[in-house]
Amino acid sequence: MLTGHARKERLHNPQHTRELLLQAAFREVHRSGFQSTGINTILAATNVTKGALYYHFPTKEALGYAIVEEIIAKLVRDRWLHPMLSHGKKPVDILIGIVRRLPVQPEDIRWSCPLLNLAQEMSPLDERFRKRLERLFLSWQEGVAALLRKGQSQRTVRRDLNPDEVASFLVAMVEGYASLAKNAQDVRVWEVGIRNIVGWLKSLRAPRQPRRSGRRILKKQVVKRRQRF
Amino acid sequence: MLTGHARKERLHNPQHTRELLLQAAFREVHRSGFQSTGINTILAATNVTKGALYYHFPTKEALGYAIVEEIIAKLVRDRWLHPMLSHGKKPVDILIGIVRRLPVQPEDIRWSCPLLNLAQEMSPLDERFRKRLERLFLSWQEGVAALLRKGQSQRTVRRDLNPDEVASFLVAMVEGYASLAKNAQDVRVWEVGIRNIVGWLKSLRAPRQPRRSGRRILKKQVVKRRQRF
DNA sequence: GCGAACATACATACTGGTTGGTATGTTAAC
DNA sequence: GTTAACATACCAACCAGTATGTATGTTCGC
Repeated sequence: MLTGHARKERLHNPQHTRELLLQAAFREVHRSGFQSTGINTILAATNVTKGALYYHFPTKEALGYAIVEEIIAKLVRDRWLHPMLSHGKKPVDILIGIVRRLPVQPEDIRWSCPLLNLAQEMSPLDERFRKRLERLFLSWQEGVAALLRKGQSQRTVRRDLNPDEVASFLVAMVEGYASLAKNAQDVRVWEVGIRNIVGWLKSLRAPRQPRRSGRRILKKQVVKRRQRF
Repeated sequence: MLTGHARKERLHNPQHTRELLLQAAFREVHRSGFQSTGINTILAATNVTKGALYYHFPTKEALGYAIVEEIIAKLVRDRWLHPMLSHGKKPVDILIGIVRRLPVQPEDIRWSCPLLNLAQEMSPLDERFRKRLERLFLSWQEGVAALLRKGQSQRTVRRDLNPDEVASFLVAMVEGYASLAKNAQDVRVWEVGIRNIVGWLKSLRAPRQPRRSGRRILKKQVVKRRQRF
């Protein structure tokens, strides 16, 4: 009885085939870009035939969108959003931990960040691609911003900072260094970048709290919108 | 006698044809990427024939290399290296001026930085492309670093900074924000980025100089390698 | 339990269009 | 008249996509 759990031997295993295609397509698109990745390359990498691919994905674009919404979105969640939920730790320390744990293998540096790659290539060319990628960037930034706001309310993050702008600053830096390292094809460029990002993250911490004085300080005086660095 | 100055009416004007091809190729590559730009697109944009193109450039790659070495290199020089030579102004102010003068038109944001685009696409795929682009990135960073060193010797730039690392930090941020703005297709994202970069640049300035005391401070104590932000 | 009926999940062969590149012919300039 | 500077026609390889056929899995009547 081959119901319930999927048996490997099944010849028709649509979920498995679909996932196989998605992973291979992601791999190829990550390396060569979406436009330059041929359907046949994906088929050759999977031993799946064209009929099967076009059964699961109506067009090449649809396959691309699925890569963004399923695989890359998961990467953002796994690397950034989920680790941010770790309780008990201070926001800045959480961010430092995340940045330090980012992949540093030569392969990772070589092909750089999939989100960035696809966004660079497709954003000005295909609006539906752009929108999907934008959602991921925004969820990333909003996650960081929310974490910073939490830190501000806990008095562990400087309150003169604008969380949204700091968040996009962080994202810009991570992606910027990823680009430099990719061009240099040098892990050390990335490692120096990480060090500098971590150094900058440390500067976000609230200074040692002064003894609480009797009279309260007006919020307006504390929360300045223009941040220092 | 149509010697000396080139007459427009000349039918065979190789320099002009070559330049025409280069400019059109740059434009298309900037928009769609190198791999996805067809030779025929460039020909259609210039009313030049295939024979003429392959007379001037042996392969599509050679055309791409020429774009990097002639057009993009000139952009780096014009936007960064030359403005850095302005005498009399303090290094940090020069950098702020340059960053503030970077293009902000919707078209510029849409297609983003040509150097970054090509580097993102071609660095892991073609070593000769990568090398040429790397040279431009290094000249850019070295220019910034040299300017910072000058500022340090003039005591207008903090001496606890590592000029090379600050320079790559700046480049990473510029390119990172360019990517974010390109994905968002929003000039405001870029403008916020510029503001934050300028804010950060201001933090590089040496603090008000303390009254010179009698005994000299050892250089080793002043120049720390780990910078603050 | 069992097979007909049907739907899902592929496989194969092919198409029109495009790709970078080339072989060969022509014209302008000196 | 020689050669540099093109123009034209053509090529094999590849592209995304499709038409059509086939094997597998499921459902349902009985």
